[in-house]
Amino acid sequence: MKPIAESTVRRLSLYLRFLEEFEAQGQLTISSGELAVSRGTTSAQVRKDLSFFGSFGKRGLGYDVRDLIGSIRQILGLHRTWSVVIIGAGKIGAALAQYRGFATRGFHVVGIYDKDPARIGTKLGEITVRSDLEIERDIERLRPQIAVLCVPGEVAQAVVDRVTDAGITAVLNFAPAQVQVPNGVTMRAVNMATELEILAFGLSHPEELAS
Amino acid sequence: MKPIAESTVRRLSLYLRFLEEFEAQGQLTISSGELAVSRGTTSAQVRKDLSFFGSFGKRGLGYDVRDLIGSIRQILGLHRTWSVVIIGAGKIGAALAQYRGFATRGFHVVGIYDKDPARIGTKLGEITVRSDLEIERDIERLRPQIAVLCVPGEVAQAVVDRVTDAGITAVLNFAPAQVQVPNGVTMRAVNMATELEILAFGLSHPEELAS
DNA sequence: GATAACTTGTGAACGATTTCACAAGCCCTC
DNA sequence: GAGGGCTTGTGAAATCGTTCACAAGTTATC
Repeated sequence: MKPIAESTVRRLSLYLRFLEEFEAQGQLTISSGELAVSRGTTSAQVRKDLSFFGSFGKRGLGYDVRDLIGSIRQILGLHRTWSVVIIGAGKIGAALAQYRGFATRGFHVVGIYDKDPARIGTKLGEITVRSDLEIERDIERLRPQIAVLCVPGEVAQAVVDRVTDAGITAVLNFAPAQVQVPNGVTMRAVNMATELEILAFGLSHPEELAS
Repeated sequence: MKPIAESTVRRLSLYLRFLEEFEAQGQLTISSGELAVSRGTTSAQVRKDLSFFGSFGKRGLGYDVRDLIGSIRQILGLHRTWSVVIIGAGKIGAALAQYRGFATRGFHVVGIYDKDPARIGTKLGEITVRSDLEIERDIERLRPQIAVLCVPGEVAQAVVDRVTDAGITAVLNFAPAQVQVPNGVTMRAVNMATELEILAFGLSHPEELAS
């Protein structure tokens, strides 16, 4: 299979969300055009995105909503559950630990860790904050695939080194720092300040930011 | 000026972060190559990104760190302050209201609003949660440029309509819903679940996600 | 002041992604 | 079962973003 662009994967995730809404409304079938307008793209884009993985529609008819939901979940790897550990139980870590959007998509938070004794032992929803000293033991025991980093920027690199050494192969980084990961580990970074700065650029340069 | 790609703006924001670190360490001058390695891109990319906005370096020497910081801040529109309102004082809204990364870059949170009477009146750092009924009046009075949406997906569209009607021209959407904005309003969305799903895709299809 | 060692700025080449455009397939009606 | 109206799947074309490669500018050294 040829490499798939990240932009394609991101759109598939959005299509899935819309399909679920359409399903909830009882719609049985949908065309690429309908899926496209709900998301500001074109019908050709929708069809091309799907075509990398097979053909899921019926010419003349469109796509069966339930089938396509199943197919996209399969493509994205959501037909199974993934285990997630959250490192850092500050404001953002705590918010993510209780975020329902994860559980409903098969991402199970199996542990949340902090260094601060005042936080250790507190309950966040279903789960109790544990000492950061237990990170390695728990990763080896529970074998989570994904670590979500919600620690201060200064310690981000050290924490990434620890979790990747312990066997984590995917990292979602909310810490405001650029970190390096070893080969074989995927990392994605979400930086709130950068998002605001892109907005500020758009406000400062009307008409000049490519949409 | 020709349209600037979002990827360019995003990199400028990252360059700025590194430059500030270099400045803190007392480094006076930097080459495009040094800036590139710290961020996993190439020196040509750095120079091209900057070239859209002018020439900031000296051939043979590189860039003056302080000057370049100033220039990038100017380009991004960070030479002034921006006023931000946060709508929704749940976990994520509360976390963002207290996030220091905003204030240090000139983004001032001038209001946070919620519908839930239990939250109205509580203090989050410096700022007190106000009733969502005051959103319109405050926007007209304080003239914030940016709204950050941290409300449940079901009400996201309604809230966006309210703030854009009141005069907001840029929206950062953390709500897990696709929303439409009128012409002339910029919107960016950050979706935690989508980020995890991209990671899951990578874990499910080793070697197939274009890096 | 000539030479060497660097580094920028940028047109041109390249590669990747999106859009176009149309043949092929499906359903419905007559 | 033939024809009309849709809609998919997909090569080809167009657009967009990144990388290459080199002329031109700067400093240091002799």
